[in-house]
Amino acid sequence: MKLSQLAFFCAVVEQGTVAAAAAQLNCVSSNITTRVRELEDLLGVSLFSREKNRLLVTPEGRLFYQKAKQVLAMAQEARALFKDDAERGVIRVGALDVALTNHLPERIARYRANTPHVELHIRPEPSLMLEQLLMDGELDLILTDGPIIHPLLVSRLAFRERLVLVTPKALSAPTVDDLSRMELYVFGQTCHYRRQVDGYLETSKIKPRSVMEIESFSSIFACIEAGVGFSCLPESVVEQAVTRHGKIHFERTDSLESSDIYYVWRKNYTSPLIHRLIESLEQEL
Amino acid sequence: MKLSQLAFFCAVVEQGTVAAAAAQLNCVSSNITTRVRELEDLLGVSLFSREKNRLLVTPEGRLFYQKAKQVLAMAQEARALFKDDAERGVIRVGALDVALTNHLPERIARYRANTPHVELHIRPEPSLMLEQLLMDGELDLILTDGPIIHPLLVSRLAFRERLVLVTPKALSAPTVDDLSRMELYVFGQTCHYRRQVDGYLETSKIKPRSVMEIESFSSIFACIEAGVGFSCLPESVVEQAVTRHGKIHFERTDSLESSDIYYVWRKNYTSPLIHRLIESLEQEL
DNA sequence: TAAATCGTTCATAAAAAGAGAAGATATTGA
DNA sequence: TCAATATCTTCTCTTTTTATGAACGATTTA
Repeated sequence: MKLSQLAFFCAVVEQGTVAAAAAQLNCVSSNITTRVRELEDLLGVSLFSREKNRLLVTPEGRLFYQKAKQVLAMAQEARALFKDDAERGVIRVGALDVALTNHLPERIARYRANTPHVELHIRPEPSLMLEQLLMDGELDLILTDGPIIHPLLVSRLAFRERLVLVTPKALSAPTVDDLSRMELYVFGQTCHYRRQVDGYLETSKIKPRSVMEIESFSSIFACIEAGVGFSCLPESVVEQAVTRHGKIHFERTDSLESSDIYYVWRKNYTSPLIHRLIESLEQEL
Repeated sequence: MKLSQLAFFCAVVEQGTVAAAAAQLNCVSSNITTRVRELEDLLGVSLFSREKNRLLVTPEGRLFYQKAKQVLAMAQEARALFKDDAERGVIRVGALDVALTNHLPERIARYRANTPHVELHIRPEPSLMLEQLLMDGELDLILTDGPIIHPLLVSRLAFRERLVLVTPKALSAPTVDDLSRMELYVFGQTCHYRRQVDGYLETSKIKPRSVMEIESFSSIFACIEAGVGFSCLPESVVEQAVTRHGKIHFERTDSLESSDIYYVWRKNYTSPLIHRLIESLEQEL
């Protein structure tokens, strides 16, 4: 079945005659006769009743006309999707939880307000998964710790971020021995921060009593407040948390490298939507 | 824009590669490449980002995919409309008010119950209009007084019907003089019955004091009950009405010819739906 | 009655779709 | 590392589809 067949058929129904339809569609009437016949053969029903030298729509034809018009209208919508200069598309963004929680919400809201016809699909993932999904083409843009050096990818600094040491307030200047007597709370096994924390522990010769994996920032803070554990967390998260959790203390440590968040996307990506999205996200609030 | 282009595009999106899409659609991959390119040129956007030897859907392509799938699904619905053996169509029926009111309702309900996929459009019209609409192809079937003798039309008796003289009960055996002192109520100007009534008045030498046109049976009955007027109405209507209006009286009159209702439709109508509809309506309740 | 209109058929021309080979690049496997 | 395989694309050529225009029969209009 072809859209042109449907258009021919609808024109005949609307105009009443083949000749008028031919005039409307700038073609010859024999063409219309043939195409409508094809359509009837395809469907197995008579769409018109031929009587003398005129066409009368059959009940079947009337029903088919309703559907045909819907199909044509929807095809027209598809055809016209990109005719105006509005940005339209579906962008898939992946981001580290810390980026999603602390840096992105207001910026995404602003982008959505300025670009209402672009659908954003946003999913939180650990950094290894993000890179994998970006390479597979499942994601258009990721916000992850970087930069990622790869011939196909581009990285650009998004947000400065570093891990800080978070301890109970009662223990304002913890020594290595203090920390070694405590529990360590880490976010997730596949999270990139884990590697940095491990490096820090090794450098500082801290051997925590035990390691607990907790996939929730607020749970980690609650545990630290309880007084028997510590953690290494992104500074932006901690800054927000100290207002709600009074009994925690944090400090920067040189042994914990900076761990900035980068935009990463494909180098040879033709669509301009990605770049506009990045430009929008980069603007100060 | 062609449905085949949309199908090619969607196959590539779903399969991920041109080669896989070609295998699915039983064609050669160069063909797909070309058709997708055409589509991109037509829309003015890149649907895929070409990187190395693979295709990645762009944000625009993702959006277009959603629409394209809808178009294809709806086209498929249209294609499959008549694939089963259920009767489907839109039948337009016109009928005299008397037929619609007294004879048709239960039969139409029964037909609808047996044939749920046939849409019925039913409109009441006076007989001249009915014939006109049937000839114009605006109606598939009419129920009107007949038979209509016409080379293109077929008539078949539907319901026996005749006009009866309806008078106030107080005047059980009205004379010509009685009636000539009264008002006459007639249904509508364009109604076929009007001619019969005029013929009756002339034959019987009745000259009513005045003629009122009232387009409502129940209003006519109310006026007759008031005692100063009479009317000539279809027997089936009157029979129903006497139960509700006690103060009216009716009698058959030879001067009022029978006025039966006929099915009338086009002789050369190929669609079987009309005939099935008539068969259904003809069955006894 | 003559002229115009209508839908259809047919032969033919134009356009589109498809096939298949060849090329450039990238991935896989030995 | 190097050949083998797989990717998409470009090109030419063939087939298929679509459109044209004239002719025809039938009907309607003037």
